[in-house]
Amino acid sequence: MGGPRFEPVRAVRAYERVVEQIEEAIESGALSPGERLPSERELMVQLAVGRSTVREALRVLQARGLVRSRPGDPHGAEVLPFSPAALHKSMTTLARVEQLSLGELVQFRMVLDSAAILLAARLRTEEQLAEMNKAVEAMRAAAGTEPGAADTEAFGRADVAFHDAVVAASGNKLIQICTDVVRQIVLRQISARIDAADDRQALMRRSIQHHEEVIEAIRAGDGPLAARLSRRAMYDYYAPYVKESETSALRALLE
Amino acid sequence: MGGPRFEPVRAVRAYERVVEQIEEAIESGALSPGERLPSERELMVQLAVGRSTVREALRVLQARGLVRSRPGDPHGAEVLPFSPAALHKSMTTLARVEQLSLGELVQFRMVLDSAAILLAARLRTEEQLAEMNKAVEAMRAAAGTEPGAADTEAFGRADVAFHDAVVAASGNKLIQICTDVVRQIVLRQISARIDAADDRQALMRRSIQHHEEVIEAIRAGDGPLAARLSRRAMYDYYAPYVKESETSALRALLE
DNA sequence: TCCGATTTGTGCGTATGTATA
DNA sequence: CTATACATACGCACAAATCGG
Repeated sequence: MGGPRFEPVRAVRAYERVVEQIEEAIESGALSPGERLPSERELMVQLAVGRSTVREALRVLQARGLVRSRPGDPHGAEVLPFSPAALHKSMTTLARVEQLSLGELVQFRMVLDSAAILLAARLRTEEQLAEMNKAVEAMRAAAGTEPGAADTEAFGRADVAFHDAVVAASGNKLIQICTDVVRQIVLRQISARIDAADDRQALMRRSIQHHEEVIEAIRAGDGPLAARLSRRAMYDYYAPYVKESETSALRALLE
Repeated sequence: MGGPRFEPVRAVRAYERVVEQIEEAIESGALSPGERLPSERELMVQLAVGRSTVREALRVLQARGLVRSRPGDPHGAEVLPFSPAALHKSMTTLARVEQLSLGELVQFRMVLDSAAILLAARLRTEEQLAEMNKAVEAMRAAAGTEPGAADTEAFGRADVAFHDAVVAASGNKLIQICTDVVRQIVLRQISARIDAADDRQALMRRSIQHHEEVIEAIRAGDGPLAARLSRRAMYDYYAPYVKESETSALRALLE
């Protein structure tokens, strides 16, 4: 015991070395978004590997969202600004193969969103508070006053804008990206059912009221209250779509 | 307005179609972990594409952690059980290119971990509570009684076991995976500094005491208290490594 | 134990369509 | 509009690795 612990030597493929080199260059900042990689033939020469090896490496980097290459582009592959697309992809895969339930996803959002709101109540600036108010204003406009005049799509966009303003105020980019990713996954699962609801406009009005209450708590600096309100609002909004057996786990977050 | 909405036709590459087909087969469950894909040459025939195309597709699937192929394996690529490796990879990339600070990462863990503990206090079984106790027992053993007899590695493993038991009791796999991924990223950033601390054993003792308090609160079913204690414990443990300017955002989570 | 069939890893040449100067 | 350079895709060849008999 305590002797040297040997690990099996994994045969590292040529294309992996290529991936590592380019990845390191990008993540270290030696290559910035917008800059171009050498052409495939040039890389082939510089790295002393075959064309297929270069191409397989570029595919992997493309799958990770780090570069993009287009046919005929004389400048070579383009280094992309970071996008959570790869994160989104792996979470979506996770949701499918691990059979993540809607309840788990909503629970995750309740946790992260309310945390963001708790932080936002402490750290927000006046400008950010104005952003939130503007978003709720847009929600009101989208919900309309005449029956049947609701613009579901605009309402959704305004809702996203509100949450973006909140997570921006929270100052935590990781929370921002994760809530965004999970929100999209949840919406993909139930957007059809939401669109089909015949009391959409009533749902919107309730949602707007909840948002107004949350904003008021944020304005007053009462983070715990704002967080509690937001969890309640999300529960009310999503619980109808969650399996009966899972709602108790959601309610556990409501105190 | 309201006319047919045309979308730009994205030139979809051959290898992408291949990726989509195989991905769909795996995520839908038509192919289960352990099963094999046809060999590259067989796929080439079935899909009516060249071998390079098949290979590029397999690389992408491999990068996403869905399959693994080894040279010479006569059975073709193996379908893998889900692993959060791809998620881990994209979060690590995120942390590097977006320059996620240690403060943000720790804050994220405080949020998710305390949520898991809040849920665990409500939902845990006696077996899971016993698991947690066992883990803390292992932490005590690793910390040792004699000065200088601490086994840092064993302590870390026991700590992980504790948190695994907690998130398992919370019943939310998404929280489990995310906390696990972020924990590894945080550790990678500061493990050297933790190892170098000359008061390691004292830190371990405090950590053990915190864990005992959390377990007691979980046993008593007081979720909010357990969550508060865990946030405090994590703050105490990691705050020394977080930049001065960021600790206030962390303290915002302590009430 | 060894050997041979099969497969993957890799390199290279070619044809084709495309984007840019 | 043309020329050039490029990515895409195909197919073959060879080496190395794996597995079954």
